[in-house]
Amino acid sequence: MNVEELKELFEDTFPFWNSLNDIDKETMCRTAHQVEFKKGTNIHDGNECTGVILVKSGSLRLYMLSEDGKEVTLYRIFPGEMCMLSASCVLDPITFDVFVDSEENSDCVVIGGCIIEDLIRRTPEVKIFVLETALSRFSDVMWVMQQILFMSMDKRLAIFLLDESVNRKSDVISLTHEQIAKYIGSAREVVSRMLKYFSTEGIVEVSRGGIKLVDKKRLRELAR
Amino acid sequence: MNVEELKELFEDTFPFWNSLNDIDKETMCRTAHQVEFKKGTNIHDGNECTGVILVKSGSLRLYMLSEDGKEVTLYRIFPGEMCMLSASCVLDPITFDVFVDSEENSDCVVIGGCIIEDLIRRTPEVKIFVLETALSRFSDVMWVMQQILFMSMDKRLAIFLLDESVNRKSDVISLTHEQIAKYIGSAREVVSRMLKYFSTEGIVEVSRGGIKLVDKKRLRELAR
DNA sequence: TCTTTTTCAGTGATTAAATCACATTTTTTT
DNA sequence: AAAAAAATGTGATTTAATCACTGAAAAAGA
Repeated sequence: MNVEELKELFEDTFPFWNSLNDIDKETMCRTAHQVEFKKGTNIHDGNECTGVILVKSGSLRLYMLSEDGKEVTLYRIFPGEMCMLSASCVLDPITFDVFVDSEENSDCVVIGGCIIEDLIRRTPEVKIFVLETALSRFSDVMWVMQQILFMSMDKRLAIFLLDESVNRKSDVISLTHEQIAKYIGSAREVVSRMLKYFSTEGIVEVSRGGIKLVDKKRLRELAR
Repeated sequence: MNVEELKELFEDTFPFWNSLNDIDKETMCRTAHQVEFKKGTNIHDGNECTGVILVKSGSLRLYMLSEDGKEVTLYRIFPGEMCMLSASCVLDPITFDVFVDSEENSDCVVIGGCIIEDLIRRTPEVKIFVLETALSRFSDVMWVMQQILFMSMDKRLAIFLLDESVNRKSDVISLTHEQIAKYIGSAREVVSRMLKYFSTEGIVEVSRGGIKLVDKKRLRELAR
């Protein structure tokens, strides 16, 4: 991908693009680098300052990790969106660490922390954009919290399956119970048992590595 | 409190104050109004646009509320700090609702949503300040989530008691079990039983409406 | 002052979910 | 085909939340 293509991409993605001077535009294009993250790899672990990650294709999963290895997914990042928390080192108000994995083979553009830091300091429009983008994820996290704190397992699983079916535009969810557990912040056994219950009720059909949604109406009732 | 005093307060509180023109300064002082919120009253419930609340004395508690009345405290706001989420209606990236109660008789200054909205639109410095203030609470919420998701009850309670003791500069915590449960996102019975266990271990002394921290060393070990 | 009411705390029983400790079954790799 | 790895099944246990009460203490009213 050449500089022209990058420029076009940034133009489409960053509302502040036109408030940058030519030198900054040039710097961004020159220093931004493209990476293809392989499925399942970790691309940010809270230690290093990875910078802003723009997703072109694939998807990223942002999650919390406990000392004993428990994961809770906070939100996911889809094409056209970007990950700001991987640049939390340049965001003073953010004092927590998150982890980011690539869910699939994902084409991304990474803009290093230093460039962003410099731009933030000098250009209010950039600062506003970065803050707004980060803040909008606060809302996603609150939704996750609402689910974990206030909803029963069957409801959470039903919501997840329906969401996932919309996302994938398919009634077949190709995920393992383990993966689902990580998404909804539960344990594998709990998901397995609940899926088994769903299947005895004829709501889904379970097979190794996949769940087929059979009775979406019932599922929607559970999700209400 | 007259306009001069308000001006001084704002000067101390808002880093953007000097980037406002005289008309805006005047408008803020004129439209901001002072309120004393009585202990225990609800001052924001997610429906109306209360606006930005600046705490002069006392403290506010910001929490989530489930349909069936369960509360989980997200964070608290102390003198000199301010509540931005009560102005979420003017913050596009915030799409969730929170509730705010006054924990004590609290002297506050309320700046209505409309004024803030207007200032945000016209003055980048204000927008940056509002976004940064809101975002910094994201970090607080993540800490709460970490506790609820990854820590056992004894650890959470120990952390809370120690924090509270630092906050109040006292080894006696004058709170009911019910209140503590709301702070740490648990149930009264659970707190009662855990406190009873702590007291059999000689870590605390419980009496109606109060807990005395006896063995803070043990408590710190539990909190680790 | 003496009720009456309200608030706060104690406690057993039950349920939900997480955790532990394995057993099976597929799939993949060698 | 055998071995290894990944995915799932399942009973037992533990933790925490919830339910359904009881009793004690404090506050309010008569």
